[in-house]
Amino acid sequence: MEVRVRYAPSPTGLQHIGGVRTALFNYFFARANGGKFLLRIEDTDRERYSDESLEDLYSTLEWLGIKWDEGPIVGGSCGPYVQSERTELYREYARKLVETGHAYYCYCTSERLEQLREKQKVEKKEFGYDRKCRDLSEEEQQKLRDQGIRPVIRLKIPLDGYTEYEDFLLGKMKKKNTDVNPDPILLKSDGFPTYHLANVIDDHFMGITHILRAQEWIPSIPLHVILYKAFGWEPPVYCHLPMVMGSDGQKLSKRHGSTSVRDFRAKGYLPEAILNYVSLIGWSYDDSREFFTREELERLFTLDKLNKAPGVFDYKKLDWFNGQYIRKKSDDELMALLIPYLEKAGTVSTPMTEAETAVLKAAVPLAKERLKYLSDIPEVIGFLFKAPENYCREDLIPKKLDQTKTLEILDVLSGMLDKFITMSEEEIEPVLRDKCAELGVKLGDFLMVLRVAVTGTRISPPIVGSIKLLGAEETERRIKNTINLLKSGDK
RNA sequence: GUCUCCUUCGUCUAGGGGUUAGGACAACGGGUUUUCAUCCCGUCAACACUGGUUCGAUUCCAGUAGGAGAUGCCA
Repeated sequence: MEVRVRYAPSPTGLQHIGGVRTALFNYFFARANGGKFLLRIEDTDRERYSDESLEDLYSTLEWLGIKWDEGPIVGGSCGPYVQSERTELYREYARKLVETGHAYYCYCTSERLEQLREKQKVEKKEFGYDRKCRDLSEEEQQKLRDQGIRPVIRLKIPLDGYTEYEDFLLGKMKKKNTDVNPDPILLKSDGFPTYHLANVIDDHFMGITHILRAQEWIPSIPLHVILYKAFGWEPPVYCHLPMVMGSDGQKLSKRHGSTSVRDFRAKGYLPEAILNYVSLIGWSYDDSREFFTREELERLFTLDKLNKAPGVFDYKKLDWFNGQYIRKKSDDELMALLIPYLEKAGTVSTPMTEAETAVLKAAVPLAKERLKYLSDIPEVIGFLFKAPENYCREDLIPKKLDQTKTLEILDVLSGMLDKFITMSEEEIEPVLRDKCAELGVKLGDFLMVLRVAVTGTRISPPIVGSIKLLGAEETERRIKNTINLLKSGDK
């Protein structure tokens, strides 16, 4: 039997780490088994729906390189793949359930339900609907309809007995029907289905064979199984994925930091890093390997390496992966990725001039090892495009030296700038060491004076290489400027 | 309140009746270096607890504790 799985998000917010992890695992599982991966839009909550969320979903999946075999945009034989376009189907099947005695109309208002919950909370009684409308006669119903009340349709959960079900990860489970959510709503009064109804109907008609979703859905498995039975359908294989938590052990959310992929993307995380790291939450390959490309995961992913315990999302490890992937990029690839960040920061003009392009191209190898995020780039190489505005005396004058000595060093440097350009780094080093010996200063101090004069800070890419990019003329200007500022006593 | 799931270093995890309980991130220390970063080396660090089964349990079983999730006309 062909494996058919789906990712069925609700476009009510930005795609976040947890959702993407579910999408990824479904996608990998389909690929690894030569099956189909479907995308379905569960937009039955009209209150919370937003176009922005839907666009974010598409762009996130595209960015990660996840293509769906059937779904919106690409189509397929089980369409439409957007639930709001399938409402007639849900209504029809909800009615069928009423006709067969598996469901009933409920006329309780939201207000009554709210009061009921409130009361149950105070009295510390069991929560849930009290099944008031479960056995309403036709006359009673007609009366309520005459009052203009638009009913919902609720599923009849058996009042006794057990429901047995199985989860690939968790094994066989059995639940008393009295412990199942009493008579959940299937069709809302606005005519839209709830998750439970739409999900079961769509999974059935779309031929879904395996349901991989987060463990927060465990409590509704019996409910779904009861629904499948009511329809006379065979439920798919369930596999509930461990949840993704924040550092405090609670469900990952905004208060733990960025969780939307869009935020990570804006900050300069690479899709490879996100995909690789996220795949390792709740899944592992063996006892040592943890680098995987998307293509590799499409081959290697298996359900039996899933972990049952929830996993904490570790931002630091993600950062580490991102650094690793940045360093794996070719210079040209990295440069293309960096340009938008430089343009946005105003470090270069938009579009870049030829001169800027040339400088950047040469600067990428210098910056590569210093980037944690792509967005770090303006800070790392900004000085190549713009002279520093001021100098901090403390940074400029080495600890054991004074202003006079610093000025002397600057003077010596400005007299030998051509060597920085013409000689290779290997050639110039002994020359610099000789000069330091002459001056009686350490090479580190000597170059630190130069570094601060040229870049404005004590932290920068290798200074010799930087000067080669800057050119002797510009370097000279910056040194002269530093000398003047130092002499005038300004900071 | 009720129901359900989970439990190996701080974090992600490997392992599994007999192991020096392995790896990675982090942290800390050291080395390379021209600052930072990279890179390299090292150190610290875990089987929640209590019973049972067994010659032997971190591994199997039960209970306890702790954590999490669900309990919506949200998904």
